[in-house]
Amino acid sequence: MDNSSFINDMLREHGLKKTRIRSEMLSLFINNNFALSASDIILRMKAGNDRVTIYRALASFEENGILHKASEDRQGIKYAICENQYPDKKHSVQHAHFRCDECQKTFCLNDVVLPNVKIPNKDFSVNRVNYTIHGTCNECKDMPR
Amino acid sequence: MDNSSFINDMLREHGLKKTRIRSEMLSLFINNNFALSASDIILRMKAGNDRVTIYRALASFEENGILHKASEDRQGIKYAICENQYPDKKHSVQHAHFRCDECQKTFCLNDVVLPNVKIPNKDFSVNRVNYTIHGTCNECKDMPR
DNA sequence: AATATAAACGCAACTTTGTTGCTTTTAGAA
DNA sequence: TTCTAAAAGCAACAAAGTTGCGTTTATATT
Repeated sequence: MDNSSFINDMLREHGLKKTRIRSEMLSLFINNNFALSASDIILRMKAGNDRVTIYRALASFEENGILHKASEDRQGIKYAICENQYPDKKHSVQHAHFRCDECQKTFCLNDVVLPNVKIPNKDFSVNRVNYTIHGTCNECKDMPR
Repeated sequence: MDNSSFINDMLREHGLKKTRIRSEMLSLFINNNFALSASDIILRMKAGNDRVTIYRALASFEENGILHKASEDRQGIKYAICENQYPDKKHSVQHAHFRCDECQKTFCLNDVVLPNVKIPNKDFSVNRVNYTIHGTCNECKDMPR
């Protein structure tokens, strides 16, 4: 589907320039319900785009609150679009993520409220919480291994 | 302090050979209350040890249940010693971790019970949970930035 | 429409983390 | 003492990400 006007707004809103690469990147995030790494993006875009450009765009999108880090491991950092980008959805600042161990996809569980956990607060001051649930997603569950 | 007999037992128990490198590695884990990556280990051991040897030892220790992955990100995989190594402590299979954003150290919160969260189980089947609390550790809190 | 400029792009080079294949050394059992 | 699997060492490679620097371009302003 065509989200071009939506994407244009999103870029303009943050004072970012509308370029082919950045528009294509954002439409990837909009059209997928799972998080994407730089390599995921390169894989899905037509070839010939410099990796550096993708990395810098991701950094810029994160700084501007368009994307957030959904998962981070040795395979790379996966980003997802922030829910507050959609005018009709509230932003879940701290939400859980689900990571499928089969396909390595990471999904945002925007509706899952993060439980508050007591930790020895004389030793640590808490900043944020990363709650990632690992398992198998529905698609892989039905797949012959 | 000297843990050599403890370390010897630990290695023998798993049918692993007692070598200089592996003993030194284990004593690092015992004498630090935070998780260590391959690079952390190399930094703390006297130079001249092959990185590959460290990586393979870490893998072997994890397979044998001596170490577990405490955190994993772009900076590397950090391992911590499993609590059930100590005869007088029970093993907390699923425990939370604390990661200091200043010094990048990861601590095992063995006493923090993992909160159980409801997720749409028609979409996902849960396997395990990663609960990592980010913030500032006590040491860095008192440090002038 | 022309122009100025900051943002974005592209290229080369580099770093860090980790892996694989293969050979040599060695701990510890027989 | 001998034997052997485990551990160590070396070379080469790969993936993810970063930095510096010069070029191009979107867009605001004239």
